Amino acid sequence: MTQTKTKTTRIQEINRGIILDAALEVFSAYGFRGSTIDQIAEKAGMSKPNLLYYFPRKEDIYVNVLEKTLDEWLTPFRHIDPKGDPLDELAKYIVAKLKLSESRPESSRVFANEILHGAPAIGDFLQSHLRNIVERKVGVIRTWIDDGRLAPIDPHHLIFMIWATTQHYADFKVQIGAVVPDRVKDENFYEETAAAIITILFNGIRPRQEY
Amino acid sequence: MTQTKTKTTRIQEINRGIILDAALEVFSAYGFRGSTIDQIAEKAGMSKPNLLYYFPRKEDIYVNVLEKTLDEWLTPFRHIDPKGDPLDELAKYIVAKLKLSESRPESSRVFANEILHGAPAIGDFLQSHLRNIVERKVGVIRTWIDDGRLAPIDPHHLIFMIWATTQHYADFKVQIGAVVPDRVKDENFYEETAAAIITILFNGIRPRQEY
DNA sequence: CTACATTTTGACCAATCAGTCAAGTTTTTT
DNA sequence: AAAAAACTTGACTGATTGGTCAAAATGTAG
Repeated sequence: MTQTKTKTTRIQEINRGIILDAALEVFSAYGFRGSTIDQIAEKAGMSKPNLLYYFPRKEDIYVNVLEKTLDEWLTPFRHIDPKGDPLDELAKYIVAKLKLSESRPESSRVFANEILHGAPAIGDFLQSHLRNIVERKVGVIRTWIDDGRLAPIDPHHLIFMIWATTQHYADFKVQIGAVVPDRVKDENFYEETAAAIITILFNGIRPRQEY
Repeated sequence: MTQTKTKTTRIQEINRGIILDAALEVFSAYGFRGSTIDQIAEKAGMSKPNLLYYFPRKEDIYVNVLEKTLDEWLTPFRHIDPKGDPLDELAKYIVAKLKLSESRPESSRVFANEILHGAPAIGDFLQSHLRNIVERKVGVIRTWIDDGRLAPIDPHHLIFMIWATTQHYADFKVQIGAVVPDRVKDENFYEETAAAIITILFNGIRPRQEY
């Protein structure tokens, strides 16, 4: 099967990849306005006009980075299985997101920065696709509650709480590092974090009288 | 008692205030690099050289905005009372922070943006003052746990969870607005949010068999 | 090997923007 | 009311930066 019209050459594929990797790092550190094409080009090991040959405008690079990021970031959410055990599924989701926060915090930061500044590039995506998938998962959670397999809580706020908490460990890494420097150095920090969050979220902080 | 050497005139006081208010809006919308002195000057209703008469460098404006913001944002945290009822105190804290998220989201966003980009301007503050006050509150929570008035959870992660969640409603407002547009329009949205979060945090999401 | 397409780059341009300066206006002090 | 201090601004400057362009280098197909 010959490629009908997609004339993406081998070199193009490689270089686009290199550029997007470099751009992710730069954008996550300095934001859109704070990053320069020169910085990205240098990190990608090519000249600025060459980079612009692949992505004609700065915004094109940014949008491409965001798209990759969004997909990566949403994957664990999509994987929440309606047929699984509620607490298991949510625990798995939390662990997966925290693992992402550890391995690819830049990705999360680019996304956070975009939202923080009003989502100028992905507002439409949020209102259509994201809203859609959230509603589906809210439905799943509602079913779980109706079946008595989850306490009767507000599904939207539960999702927001999990998002907020897991993102926090990627986006506010510097703050956490400043507040508990010893603990973050521990190589099990993220596992301990997952365990602590899951415990709080599942059981609450109200003391249990029984025992 | 005469002012010994602080020659802050009436006009200075007024104009500094106007500038910082304008700067908060601009910085929160576009970030440090994304904001221009012209923008701030225009919003403040004065010429750029005039603004620079009060704050000689762009960074001076930014640092001043951050300082005000930090203080405002930390006040409810300081008010957590060791002598109060644990659940009451934490509920009050959550409500206060959510109220701030509603009334002054710009403030939260400037802070979030600063952390996101590595806290170049307030790294020292985090490592000294913030770390300190957190350790004090961690001590309070530990005492509550030891006295059996709180479930045995990890105090640091509890604090992070509350921070993350409450900040989320200010910083990710756009995302929340996109996902649940109808609910945010409700004038009681923040009260409902506070109630939902407190319920989840206090009781957890594990279904209660008893009854 | 030849012709054609793709990739790469040095030199350049126009716009933006932080910050200066000198000259004016207003307010405060005496 | 006069002098001094504080405040305000139009016009400018130098540095940065997104993006262009034409020409050179490299890769590829026949």
